Amino acid sequence: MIENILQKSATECVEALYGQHVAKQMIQIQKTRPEFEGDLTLVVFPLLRMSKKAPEATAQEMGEWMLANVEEIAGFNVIKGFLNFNISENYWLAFFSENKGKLGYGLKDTKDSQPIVVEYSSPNTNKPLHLGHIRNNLLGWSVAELLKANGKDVKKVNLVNDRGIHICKSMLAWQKWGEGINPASSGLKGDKLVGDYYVKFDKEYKAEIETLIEQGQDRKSAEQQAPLLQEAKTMLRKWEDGDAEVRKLWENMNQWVYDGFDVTYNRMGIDFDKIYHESETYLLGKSLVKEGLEKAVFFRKDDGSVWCDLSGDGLDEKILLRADGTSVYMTQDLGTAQLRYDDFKPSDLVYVVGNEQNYHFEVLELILTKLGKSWAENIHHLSYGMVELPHGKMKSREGTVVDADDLMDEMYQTAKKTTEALGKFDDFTDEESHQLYQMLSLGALKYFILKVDPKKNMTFNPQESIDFNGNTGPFIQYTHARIRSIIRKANEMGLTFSDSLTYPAKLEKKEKSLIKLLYDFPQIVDQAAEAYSPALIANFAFDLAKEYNQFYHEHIILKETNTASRDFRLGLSLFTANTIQSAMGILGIQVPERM
RNA sequence: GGACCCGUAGCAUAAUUGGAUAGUGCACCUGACUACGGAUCAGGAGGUUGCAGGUUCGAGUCCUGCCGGGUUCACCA
Repeated sequence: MIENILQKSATECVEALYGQHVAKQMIQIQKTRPEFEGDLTLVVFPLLRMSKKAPEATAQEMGEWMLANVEEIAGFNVIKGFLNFNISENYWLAFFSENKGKLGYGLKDTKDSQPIVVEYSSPNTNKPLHLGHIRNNLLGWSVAELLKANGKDVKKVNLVNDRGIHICKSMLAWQKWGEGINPASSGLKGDKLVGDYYVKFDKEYKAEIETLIEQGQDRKSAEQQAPLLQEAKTMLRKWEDGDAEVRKLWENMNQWVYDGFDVTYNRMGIDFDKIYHESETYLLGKSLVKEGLEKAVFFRKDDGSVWCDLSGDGLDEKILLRADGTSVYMTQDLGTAQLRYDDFKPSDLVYVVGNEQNYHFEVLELILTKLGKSWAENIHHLSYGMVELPHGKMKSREGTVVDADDLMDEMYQTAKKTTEALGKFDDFTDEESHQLYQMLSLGALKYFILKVDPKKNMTFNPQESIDFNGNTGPFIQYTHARIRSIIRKANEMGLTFSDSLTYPAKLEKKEKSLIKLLYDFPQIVDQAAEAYSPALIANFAFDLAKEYNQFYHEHIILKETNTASRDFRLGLSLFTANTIQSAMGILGIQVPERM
């Protein structure tokens, strides 16, 4: 890599000129900003201590030495403390001819190493998926692909939260008011149906509370003692005791939800290597709690509940078992973490979970450490920001929750309308059109969400998300389709450019900047994987598409009379299209041949 | 109240992790197809990076204090 070459030779240069050894961190090589001449820049400010000269003089001296001693350097200029190098065209062309034909350019092969486990999605089986889940699913899936692209062995894992008081609530409501309704009889998607009864429970529960308050109870005890909640709690205890009737109902209703989720997952293109269910793992959590009690890491209160005292770590006490002996969220998560470690012996455990659970994961790591699990330090909470709507947060009570299925439907309709309005492909069959609309609508949605830094909260503006112009998925898909169109025409003309080894005498500006962008791709993959950030890949894909479109408008390709230039540009076009395809692939976005 | 996170143009977002004159898109205005796809491209306008200090050759980025917003500290998950 040219950056390494420059860094190494800069070190040698400092030794030769100033007789001093420099630490690697002091040699800062970065891309030259476009408004200046050059390809790469050495920042000399940190080296002034050694040269004991002014910035300009130091840069000038070093530039001369490096020009004389480094073959790849074709020239340099100095602006203040910035030493800008021109890299020889031969270097860029050598890179180009070596890599243009590689189909998986920028993607590393999987090495034999410990796997990385990525947990994401992790839905509750009491309500359908919404916009927040969409960000989680897209992010988790893409991060997993990103790590794979960076040569890691990755296991995608889903932990389905299929038991607990919240599940009992929808079960209870269905039992009371459902009158035997099911997805087949109602025509409702299973997850939607169950979600409706969860809402029903909440409504009836609230009504009970109000009644109790009118009868003179205070709010807090009313909330505790409302008969519906008591019934739900009873049901949860029965469930934990293995009551046959409750279990049967539970299995049925969960199956409805799974069938519904599968439809949504399939459409989104989301998949998993392994699915855990908390109903199968929560007991392991309980045994860990027992272990912690024996080790005196935890303690029991008079009412029988079990706690971990974290006040020594600046946190509060954390409950691990309720007084009635049932487990809580943390109990289960301790168990599933242990199980996952035992299953895979992973080098890293990545949890894709929203930032409202930062505290939870801090506590989880801490408790596991206290239990003597040294692998707890390999837990990474990929804490992503919330998705907000232009008017504020999503609130189910106010009906502002954006349903995942509905959103995809809307995007699909927009893709259809937009394509039909342009009227380009009346020759497509219905199936081809459907495929295209699906590709474009999902491309728009995925790109819109993934282009934002995962850590940051984002605003989801339905209007903008379905826009197909500017910094959007369809813009990049369009660029890809446009290139493929050119390649098709070249093939029809019988041009055999892909083997061509002749190059134009001098690179045009846009040709060179395209090559340099392509050159960056492997490093971007590296950085993005390091940061768990598909956003960096998305930004790269956009930059590349934009750069190509500029190149395309400035230079003719197929009708170029200089055949060396023509073939070179065709090769560059194909290389670009393949790289766009790879980058978008990491985001889970397919790119069409025509659109 | 304690802990943590976030404030960049009307809106949405970048910034090579401390580097040069803070980029890009949407919206707004002006232009470009009898050359390969106009879902494109070129140009214009829009900024005291919440405020005030500090650290240094250099701060959107690090430190301190304010202002504004959010999350969390549940026998919810």
